[in-house]
Amino acid sequence: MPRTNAPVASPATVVRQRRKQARPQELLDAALDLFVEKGFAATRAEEVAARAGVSKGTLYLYYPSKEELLKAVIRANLSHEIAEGEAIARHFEGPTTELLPHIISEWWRRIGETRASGICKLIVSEVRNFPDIAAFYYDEVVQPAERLIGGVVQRGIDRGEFRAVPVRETVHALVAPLLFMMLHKHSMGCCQPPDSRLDPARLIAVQLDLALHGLVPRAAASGALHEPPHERAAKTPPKPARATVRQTADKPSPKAPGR
Amino acid sequence: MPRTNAPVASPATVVRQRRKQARPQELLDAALDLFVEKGFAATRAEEVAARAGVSKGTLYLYYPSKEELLKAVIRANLSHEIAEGEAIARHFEGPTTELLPHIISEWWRRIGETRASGICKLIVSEVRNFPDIAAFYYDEVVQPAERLIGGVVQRGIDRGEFRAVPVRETVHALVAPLLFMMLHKHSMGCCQPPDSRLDPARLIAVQLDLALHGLVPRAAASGALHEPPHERAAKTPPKPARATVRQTADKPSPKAPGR
DNA sequence: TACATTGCTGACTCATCAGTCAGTAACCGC
DNA sequence: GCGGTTACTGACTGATGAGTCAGCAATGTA
Repeated sequence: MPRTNAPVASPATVVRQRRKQARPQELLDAALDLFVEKGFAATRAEEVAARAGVSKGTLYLYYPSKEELLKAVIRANLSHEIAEGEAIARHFEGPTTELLPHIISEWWRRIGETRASGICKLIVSEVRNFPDIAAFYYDEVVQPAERLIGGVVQRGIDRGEFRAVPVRETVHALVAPLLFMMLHKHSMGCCQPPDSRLDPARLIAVQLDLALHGLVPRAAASGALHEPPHERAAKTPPKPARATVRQTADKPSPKAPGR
Repeated sequence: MPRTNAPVASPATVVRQRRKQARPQELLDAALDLFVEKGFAATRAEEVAARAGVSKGTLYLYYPSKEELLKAVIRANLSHEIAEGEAIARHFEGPTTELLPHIISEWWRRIGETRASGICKLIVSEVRNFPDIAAFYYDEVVQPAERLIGGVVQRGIDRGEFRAVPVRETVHALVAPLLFMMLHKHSMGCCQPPDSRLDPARLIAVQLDLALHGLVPRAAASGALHEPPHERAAKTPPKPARATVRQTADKPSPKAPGR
């Protein structure tokens, strides 16, 4: 780490930096990581500060309390992604059987794979303790997301590409595996040996394949599914990826991860 | 607060009961509720004791530490349900398109609707802090459950009732909406007005409909789906639809055993 | 009734941690 | 350089909560 200028020769001299602009974001990032990892209550304010490279006092210069820090963390991660998703959906020209996989894989790429995915666990764990978080999260994230995916499903139905399924429930059936992956990634996933972990890409591919086969009207037959690039992975028989069906299911148990 | 040492007619005299047998379970129940509601770290040992109707000291007579209490809570809820599911699956004679909905709705009825569903949130929130919990939860719950559902999917494939989908990923796509509902019920669900809440029965019905349509080979056409009672619900138009899971699901909730 | 056993209590100890604030060092303008 | 301003520090305080234990009361036994 870059030392600024060591005026005195004290070996324990700490490098002090003054970077008012960057602090808030650094603190938010540190807080997000720790809150997701350990939970809000189990994370000490001093830890957050330390991870952000400052002292506890500094944290309190930027956020009046630990609870406000939590709210700021969540607010800061209320991604604008959804708005972008809306835009993508609005301007998309092709068939809905392509739009849906496109939206979903973008979601995974922009949220599922980033540190923002942790917010999901944070919300699940903490909403009940902070009811006002629930309100704005619902308004700012849940509803817009439902509207986005719901709009796509509706588009498919309107254009005769999908069966007339009930939209709201279908949205949840579509989205649940993604949320599940996001949660898994930050909970059980961390405790498993890498080789027995889920492969998100594969899971998403298979799930999309399944969902599209379930959505497209039987009458339309296989012609309707033009095999978009996104789902090629899991298209037909299971051979593509390393694991074949059988062994994936009943591996002889890699057995306990640690300790 | 009630004073004990007043052998006289103190009106606030507490009825002291000595019920060694019942204590452990009472404490586990109280702990489960509170840990699920507030999180492990945010729950005070004294609260658990109070909800179980005893003093803090008593709690520590039965469990050596708060952490051991947590482990006991989880261990006690490692349902034997999965073993029963295995039995059901083994003895089932009909088509897999009926077996799958049957297993899934039983799961919801026996776990999703009971207080055991909270374990799911507890695990998600706490595994990373207690790695040894991860190990036994994975061995005792995750793997058996995967094997159970995976077996059903494989059965469908073997009998030619399902397409040759990759089993492990399909299992996750099938199970994710259930887990999602279980989590939702104990997090965001608690913060929403009752009328905007998800209806688990409907969600499950729609999801099953979708999944079955996705699993059954196109060639087999609609003939293969003999419209089992289970999915009649969401068949076509979004109409009211109420699933078989119906009555089981939206009971007005007996509500917590009171504080 | 007297005594023994045992289930239970809650005031206490001690460690931990959120939040404070007097002080210090970095930077700026002169 | 020099004084003023600002970003930051970390020892301190007070509150909270995990875990203990001496004592008490319910029940059993004679």
